[in-house]
Amino acid sequence: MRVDHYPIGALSAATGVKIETIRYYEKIGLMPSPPRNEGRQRIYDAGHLERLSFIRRGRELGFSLDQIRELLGLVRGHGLTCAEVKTMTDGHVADIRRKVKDLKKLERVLSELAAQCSGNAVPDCPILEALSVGR
Amino acid sequence: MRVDHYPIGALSAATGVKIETIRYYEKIGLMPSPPRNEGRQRIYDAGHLERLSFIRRGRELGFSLDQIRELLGLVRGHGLTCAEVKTMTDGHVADIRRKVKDLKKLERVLSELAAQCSGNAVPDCPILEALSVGR
DNA sequence: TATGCGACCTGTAGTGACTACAGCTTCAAG
DNA sequence: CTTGAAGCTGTAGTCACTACAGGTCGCATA
Repeated sequence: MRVDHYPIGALSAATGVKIETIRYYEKIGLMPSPPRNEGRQRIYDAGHLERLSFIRRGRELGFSLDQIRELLGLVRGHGLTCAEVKTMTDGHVADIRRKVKDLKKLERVLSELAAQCSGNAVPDCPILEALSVGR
Repeated sequence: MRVDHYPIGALSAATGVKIETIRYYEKIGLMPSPPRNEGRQRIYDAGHLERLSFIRRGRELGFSLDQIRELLGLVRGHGLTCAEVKTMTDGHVADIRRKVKDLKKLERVLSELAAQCSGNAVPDCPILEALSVGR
């Protein structure tokens, strides 16, 4: 048997989610409003801890809060969970691949420009020229 | 000799930057307030076109508006342009590399999870389990 | 018991880089 | 002269927080 009721600071420490962020999640309805003690301070239990950990790990995997809301609905809900979750994940992976591709292209362009850069005080800078000239 | 004065819509079409965005750039001081005609509408010239194109290409290369502000200062300014620009660019490339690394890691984790996913209606979903189970 | 201090509270505003909208005025073509 | 497109201002919304001001509460120590 655990004590299983902690204030917001303990929940924050246990999950690594900042206090303000926890209150923000409550405000936008992602976390339920917990009961309060006599002094109107929030008291959380293990269920809250679990849910908040889920949210945090989802964020670490790059899901948006809306996607996490959806995932939470699937967990608690009743439905074709695995198929739906797979669809969401596949879309998410496709997003990530697109981003990586764009960023690598960017990196290539910038590296090439920087390589042409003499690093001395001459005002002819290939990077600024690339930004300023045509197209 | 060019006509060299166009309203905001023409500037928008010429640069590919949306009208609202141009006004936003003016509000935050990134673009100068252009002269107005009798009817209080903005009239731009080739200088504005050039500056806005610079901003746009900078954004395409992933610079923040603050970084672009700095770059614009260097262009007009007087200083060790090439060296400073190279430093900024190198830092920017390092940022991009970090992002790419993180995203690829994410992609790998998600792909592995999705691969374990049967896609059928069974409620045991490896992705949800990965999110729900401890660390 | 007093007091002090850290933890907690609410509410608001700021971040970055826009986007959207309401409700006007102005311009240009027919 | 009318109509419709283009322009205007100002405000609010987006996303996911973060920061701050100005209070209240809980607990340990003197």
